[in-house]
Amino acid sequence: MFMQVAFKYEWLEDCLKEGTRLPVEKYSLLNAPTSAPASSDESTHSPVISEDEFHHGLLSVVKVKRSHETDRSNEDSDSEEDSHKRKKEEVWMDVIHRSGKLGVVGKSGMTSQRDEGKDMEIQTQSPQSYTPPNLNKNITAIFDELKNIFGDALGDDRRSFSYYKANSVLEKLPFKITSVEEVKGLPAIGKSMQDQIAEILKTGKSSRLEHFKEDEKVRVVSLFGAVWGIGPSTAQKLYEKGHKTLEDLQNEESLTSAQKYGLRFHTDINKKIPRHEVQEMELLVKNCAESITPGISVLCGGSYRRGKALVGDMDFVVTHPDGKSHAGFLRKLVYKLKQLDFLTEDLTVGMDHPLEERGVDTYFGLCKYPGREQRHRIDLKVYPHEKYAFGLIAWTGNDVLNRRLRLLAEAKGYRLDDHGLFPVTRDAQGQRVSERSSGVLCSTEREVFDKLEFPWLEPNERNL
DNA sequence: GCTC
DNA sequence: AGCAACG
DNA sequence: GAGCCGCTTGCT
Repeated sequence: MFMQVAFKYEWLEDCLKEGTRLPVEKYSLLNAPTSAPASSDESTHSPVISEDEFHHGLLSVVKVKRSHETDRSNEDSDSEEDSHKRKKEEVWMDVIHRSGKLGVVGKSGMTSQRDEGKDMEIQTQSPQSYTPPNLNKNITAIFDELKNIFGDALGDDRRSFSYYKANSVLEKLPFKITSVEEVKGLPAIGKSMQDQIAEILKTGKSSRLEHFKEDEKVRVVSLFGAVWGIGPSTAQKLYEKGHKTLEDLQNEESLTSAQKYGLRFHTDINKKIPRHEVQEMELLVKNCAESITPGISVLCGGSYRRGKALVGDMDFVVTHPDGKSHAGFLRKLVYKLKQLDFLTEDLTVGMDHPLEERGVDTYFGLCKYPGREQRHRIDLKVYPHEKYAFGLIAWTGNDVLNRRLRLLAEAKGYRLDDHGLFPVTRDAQGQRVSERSSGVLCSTEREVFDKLEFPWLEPNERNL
């Protein structure tokens, strides 16, 4: 039993090494929960989506709980190092424990009936049951701004990701940091982060961030870069053209149509969507899909599937078990969802892959909750059935897990992406080559995890 | 930025 | 080819 | 000091 605990701990720490954290938070919420959503016309029943994975949820929770208790009952050695290590261990076990609790949440969407009982705390879907308190907002808020500056304005993705990873560790700590000593040795917290944390603890702010904030260029470019479709390069060009505000950009002809939509609905898009509303829109999409092609499978992935109380956008992953009816389906679905006045604007579209190509049709756009004008980001992806498991993993995320799985795959001689796991060989030049035709067959997510020998994670445990 |  | 996006 | 996901995908 102890072995299991140790293993789980080491593995988690290993994970955190690579990176961590949940999607960026933008703090404005303006939800006026209103009328019930319209379900699509004829069919009011919810199509049954087979999701074997969900059955294992509760089991996992219990297992984690037991491990946690075992861990704590096991402390009787008392060297300083041991106690130090044990303290950290408890920290991470607590993290796991909480993920476990979140575990039930993910399934609540599937069994939306019960609103009371022992799972009440979870069933109510109060933000707190999904989102750990984050006792170190004083630090993570600053790091988050730096993350955005490095990402949106400076185009330094690597450095941006480092702040992202540091935050993911810090926001999960079960205590409020009072001294740098407490973060030394934590994954993703190196010398520079320690120094900055020390400064924040001492002065309440970061001189680096303050410096950035005084710089008009950084401020403006960062603002532009936050618009959907505008990256660091374009943002900088727009600044050099003399633009200073988002209003200035409205008469900028050079913007692509997607960027124009991103601009027009910028504030809309940045608002988080309450989980229960996503659930309602999921039903709408499912019903619509079923009315077009019975037997079609529609699942809302992303942070929704990972159990978050508030989500930034919606990611729908679609397939058909018969292996052929998915072809051409996306166009029909989009058409009908527009008729229903649900889908509103297109951002990028890649559809109509011919059946024999076994390609993935994608749609990125905007939609609105029935009866409201407020826009949301929505993605639709249609997979041929044999690629579905890979698509589901990729579009459930989170991004850190995806990268980690891909790195692991590479280490084991494979190449992983959202439509397969492919053995890698080397050509004469030693270049990596993989035959897309000879991918490893996996029909469930679990088979992919197993193939990579990566410990199984419930969707709600994937918020690394 | 962090890690090996 | 460069840019931007997705998890 | 090198590597950091994807022989991503779509758009211009």
